[in-house]
Formats: sequence, C-alpha cells, structure tokens
Amino acid sequence: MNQVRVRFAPSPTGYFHVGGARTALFNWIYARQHDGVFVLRIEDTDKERSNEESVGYFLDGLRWLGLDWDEGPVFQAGRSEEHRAAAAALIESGHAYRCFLTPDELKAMKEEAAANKTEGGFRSPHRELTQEDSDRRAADGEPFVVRFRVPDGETVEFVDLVYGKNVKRTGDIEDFVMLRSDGSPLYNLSVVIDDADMEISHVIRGQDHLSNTPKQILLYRALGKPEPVFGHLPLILAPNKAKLSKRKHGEIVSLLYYRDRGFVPQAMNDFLALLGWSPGAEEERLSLQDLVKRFDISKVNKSNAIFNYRGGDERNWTDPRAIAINGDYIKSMPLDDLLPMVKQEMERASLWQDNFNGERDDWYRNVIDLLRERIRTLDEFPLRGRPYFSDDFEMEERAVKKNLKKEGLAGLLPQFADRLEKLKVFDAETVEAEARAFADEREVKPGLVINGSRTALTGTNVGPSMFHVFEVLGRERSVRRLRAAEAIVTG
RNA sequence: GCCGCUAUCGUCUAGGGGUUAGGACGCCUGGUUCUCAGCCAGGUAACCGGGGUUCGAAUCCCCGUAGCGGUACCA
Repeated sequence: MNQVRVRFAPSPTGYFHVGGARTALFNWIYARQHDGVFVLRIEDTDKERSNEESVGYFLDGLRWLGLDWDEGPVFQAGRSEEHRAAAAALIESGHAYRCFLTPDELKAMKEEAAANKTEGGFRSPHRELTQEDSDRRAADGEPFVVRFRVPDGETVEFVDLVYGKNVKRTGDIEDFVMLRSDGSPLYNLSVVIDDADMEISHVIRGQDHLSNTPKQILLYRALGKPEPVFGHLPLILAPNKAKLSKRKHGEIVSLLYYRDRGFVPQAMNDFLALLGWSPGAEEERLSLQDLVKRFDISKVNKSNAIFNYRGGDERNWTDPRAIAINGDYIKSMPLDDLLPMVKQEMERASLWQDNFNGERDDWYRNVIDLLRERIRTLDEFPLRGRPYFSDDFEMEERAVKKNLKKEGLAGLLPQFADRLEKLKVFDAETVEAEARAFADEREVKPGLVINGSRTALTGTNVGPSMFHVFEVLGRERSVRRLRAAEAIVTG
C-alpha cells in the first residue's frame, strides 16, 4: 500500500480565505486518518500578485488552527525550470506543440466558434505544423505559447472522492496553454508537475478545479506519471450565492479575523468541518481527534454551502452558527485550556496582572469560570469582565436608567453597604440572606436592591448571579461601589 | 453559445419508493432566577418546476429552470 500524501497549495495573493482553511483542514484530516504526509506548497507562480506578507497569513492561520504540516513550505516559483523542462519534453514527445497565433487571431477564431455554436474544445491550426516549420518559426523569434495536444476521440474517466464517477470526452477539452509566450508555466502544468514530483497521492481541493481535472489527468498520462486520486470539495458562498470575497464581504472571509475576534481554534475547525459535512445525528462538537476518527470525505455534501452572515448585526457579526459553536466551546472546555486564550485577550486589553497567575490565581479562575457561562467570543472576557478586574469601568446608561434611577432606591444602597460591612463572612450565601432580610425590613422587593447592586457594582444590567458577583468582588470593593452609586441614584 | 457539476426548513444538514420528513443554528413564545445575551421547555419553517415509471415518488428516470465551475498567455 502506497503512502498517502496530500497537500494544501494556496496562492499567496492576499488573505487566508475561510474556504481555503476548510480545504486545508480536510487535507490535514485525510493525512492523519491514513498515517499520511501533509505537504504545504505555496503556489507563487504569479509573481505580480504574490507577496511574502500573504505567505505569513497562511503559516499563521495553519498554526493557529493546529494543522501542522509535515513537509514544506515548498515554493512553486522556485520550480519553474522543472516546469519548462517538462513542457519541452512534451513538445519533444509530441504531446504538446507551439502555437504562434497572435492574441487577435485567437480572439477572432474563438468568436467565430461561438457564433457558429461550434461544439468541442479549441484546436489551434498550428497543431498540425510540421516539426521543421515549428522549429524554424521559433528560431526566427516568432512568439508562441505551448499548448497541450489533447488526443482525439478518447475519454477521460476518474472517480472523485466526493463527486463520484466523472467522464469527459477529450473532444470537449481544449488544447490548453501550458507555457505563456514569455515561457512562464501556467497553473495546469505546474500543479501536475509538482504534484507528480512530490508524489501526491490524493489531490483534495476546491470544486472550482473539478473541470480542470480531466486536463490534468491527460497531462499525467502524457508524462507517464501515475495519476493521483482526486477529491473536490464544494465551495463556500455568500448568502447571495456569489463567491465570498474580502472585497465584497469584508473581514468575515478572512480566517485570521476569527482569531482576532476571539475564536477558539477548535471551534473554527468544527464549524468549518460542519459546513458541507455532517457526522450524522450524533454529537457535533468535535475535536481535531474526533474529526480524524469520524470524518468521511465520501460523505461530504456535493452542493456548495452558504456562509450565513448578515451585515449590520452586531450580535451575529458572522455566521451565527460559528458563534454558537464558539460559545459552546468557551462554556464547556476545560478551564485550564481556556485560561491561556483568555490571558491573551486580557493582555491585549491591558487588564492582565501577573498575580492572576500567582497569589490571586484562585480568585482569577473563579471570575473567568463565572463569566464564561454567557460569553461567546474570547474578546468578551475583558469587555464584560472589566468591572471585576478594574475600578475603571463604564456605567451603561441603559442599566443606570433601568436599575439605579428607581423610585424608592434612594438611600438603600449605602444602608445595604453598612449592613454588608458588619457581616462576619462575605460569601454568596451570606450576602443573599442579608440582602433578602434587608429588603424585607424595608418593605421593598429584593429585586430593587439586587438589581440596583448589579448596576452599582458592574455598571450593567446583565451578568452572573448577583451574589456570586458580590463574593468575587469582595467586601471592600462592593461596599465602596454601593456607596458611590448613591450619587447617581439621587443625582 | 458549448461542456460539466449541483438542487431538503432562512442557514448547515439527516434521511430516503409508503416517515407526523429528524437534528443543529437563527427567530418567536413560555418557564426559571436577582438580571440575560445563561439555562429549560415549546413553537416556526423545507423535499426547485413539469412530465414519466409505480398501487404509491420528496426519493428512481427524463425534460426544464436556477446556481456554480470550465471554456484565459488567472489560480
């Protein structure tokens, strides 16, 4: 049994697209499922558009997701000599030919073909040039491209891992260009040469390449190289079924944006895997290890998936399902796994203090554990957690209006503070008993005191159970904030 | 134009010749509690259209339509 070798081969012309991330993920899973090798190849043949910064995005993104590669990165541009040599060999063996058609001539021919509703793939008249003529014109310096000589009357068959059996008549395949007139190789040639040289056994890539596959198979045959197995993945589209692009759809198509917006890497992997594939009616929260166990490429859906985001919705700034999955992870993952991710966010917000890892460790873990219940992205920790970590936090207007500017609240909060100061122990249970007793005595609803306290202590009207907030904040700060709030109540 | 791929709730999907067509997300309602953006319960909503085969079609076949891809000296 030959070794499974798969590759992820992005072209570094911009950001790391979420669709690309999914392709990488499925390749990685396939490699790990088969004890294979995952190769990273950078397809930077288009020098105009490729740039180094972009390469960094891909490396960062793969590392973030935990998709480690076994070989590479191999840069394709460094291999153009091999590609040219292969083209020359194909001319030599008669599998390719020089085409001297000028762009204008070519255009005219194609227009004519379209006008006559001509069936079948394009054939250049120069396909029939004698070797001598061809050599002479080339020697004379006449510009030419190198086209593949597609055999007539044959059929190309392959069984796609996702789409199943495909049959294509060679008559419908055009004599595609392999080398530009400046001698540089084109995609269909370079992928095949590189995949063949790297002994890629399974080519798993986007469905947009499905129609290229018969051409590439023809190339493998002409080269006398073994054909790999192909698997094409459905595309991820925008809600209007258009291609997802950063220009049109913004940051949400960029993988790294999710890292920056507080995604847990595994939530991202999970979401991506579930876009076009399903483990059946079973558990849908899957670790990378689970995915390796359960994923089945033949069960991938054949139709394109829509990335369901709507602009202008702050709560659902990307596909709501992705956010929901992320929230699930934050709520349920082991606290020790979560903590390092939260630390980064805290540092970013300048809220991190070293004693959170030292004498205040227990306290800090407690707060994070308390907060995580209703948090969906990591960046919410410093945001919602601010009143716990700093005295400098915002009093939300809505909350003030709802909970502090209340009839009958005047004077209550400071008095409640006095009572809290006298408590022997200061934990959730004791504070709750005290609060209820206090409300009872003053003949007000407990909610008045409790909700007033919530806003006094945290500036908001939402959050964890209030008595746990008291406990976590501690007596001193609680009391101080209760008293400080009186100015707002009566103001 | 030509060649090809695809089609189940708003979205991701399960299923598949006879089912109340299932789940998740979203949304709505109710409950819980001191709040909700949490938790619990319920609701909402789908087999692209037309023919054919069949006792019976969402499922199989054909045609159509739509979307996507290829038809580039892009990848």
